Amino acid sequence: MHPRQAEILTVIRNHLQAHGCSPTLAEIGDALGLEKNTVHYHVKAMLGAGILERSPGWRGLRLPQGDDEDASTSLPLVGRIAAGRPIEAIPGRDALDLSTLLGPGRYALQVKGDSMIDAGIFDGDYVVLEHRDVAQDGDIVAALIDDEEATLKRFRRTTSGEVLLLPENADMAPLHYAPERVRIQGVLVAQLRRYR
Amino acid sequence: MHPRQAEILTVIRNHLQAHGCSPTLAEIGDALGLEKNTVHYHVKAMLGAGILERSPGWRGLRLPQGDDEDASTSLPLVGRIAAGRPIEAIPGRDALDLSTLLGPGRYALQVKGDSMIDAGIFDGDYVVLEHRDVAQDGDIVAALIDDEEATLKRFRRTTSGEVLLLPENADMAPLHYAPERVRIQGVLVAQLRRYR
DNA sequence: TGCAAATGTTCTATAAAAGTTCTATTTTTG
DNA sequence: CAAAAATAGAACTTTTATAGAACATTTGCA
Repeated sequence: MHPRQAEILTVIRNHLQAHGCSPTLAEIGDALGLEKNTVHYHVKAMLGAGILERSPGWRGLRLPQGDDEDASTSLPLVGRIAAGRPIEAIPGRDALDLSTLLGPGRYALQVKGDSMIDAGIFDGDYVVLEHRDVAQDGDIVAALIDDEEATLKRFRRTTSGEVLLLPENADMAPLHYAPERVRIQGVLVAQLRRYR
Repeated sequence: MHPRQAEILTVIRNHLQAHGCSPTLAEIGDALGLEKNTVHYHVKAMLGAGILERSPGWRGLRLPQGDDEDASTSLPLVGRIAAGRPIEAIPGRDALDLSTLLGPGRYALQVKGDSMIDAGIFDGDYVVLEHRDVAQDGDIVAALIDDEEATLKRFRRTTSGEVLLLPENADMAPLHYAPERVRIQGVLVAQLRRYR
């Protein structure tokens, strides 16, 4: 497939995800800096090649079945947003794929307490973890202490071989443990907060 | 869904939230600058498409609660994790369903800058937004100022009708604007940070 | 119950929007 | 350097949204 066609396909896919209908030729053109007839030139070719399908009427472009495997776990990634600047597109990146959070050994926990607020992990947030029994220095881990207490902390190993579990909260003190008292239950993969 | 239909849906949603009943066709028309028959034209199509439902009588429009559950977008939700306590199960809740983040009108942005760090939204985080053009007091919104600058801020309306955009960062000052200078682009649905 | 007001529905004509075709020009490619 | 492809601009056709008016229905109230 030609690069332009791939770009057009991306625009269509995003628009379908974001608005539930295909964009118009002019809208595709706006997104890519092209005239609508130029878009039509490509779309026509893509319709002929079976890369695209269409229903009659406006906004009738469709993706052939199978194109959209992981669309059900993806969000259109429009760009970056910042203070004082327009939203800027992220080159080469057009979707936020939630399926990458999934996989064998992945599980979720809801966070209780404020021990990680300085790391931006708040009470009530969800964290996605990957099951592991070893951790690297600096990882945020779910750890079980003395087979009794579970906690989410930043993991560090001292030169003397001790395990340090660091809360990310200025009001709380680091915890020292002998390695055999600490069982890693998983390492942090992602953090999610729902607002509505 | 066509853009006009999305607008109508937004008006209905807002009215339901504000008044507890659906708006009349004329009220929807007033909100969008359309005649009631034009609204009816769209509403009829939306009823046929299942985007809307209705009870007999006036103000009978309802939003269908079609929440598709897809197991492939879910993570096992093991429980809560806290400092000093074992992981405790969450009663009646056994999955973190990521598909609830998806849907028409939802899109993602990557955050740039530190204006929302006190709300736990960091540079590089992803935010999921729902496209709306009105916001409620206290919502975190993506707003376009003077059709030029896009920004993620907490939204508030002063008693004098001015719009306040509040950074969640002690080092930054609130921004005051006349309402017509601010265009809401979406309201915050979720925040996601990836660690690996 | 019967009436008036409010709301919802249907009809038609028209303006606007979207898609298509044509040709000329620019850019790319072998 | 020539051929092919991509693009822009304009003209054109088709589709759709919209307004305006008329008509039908529901609701509230006397």
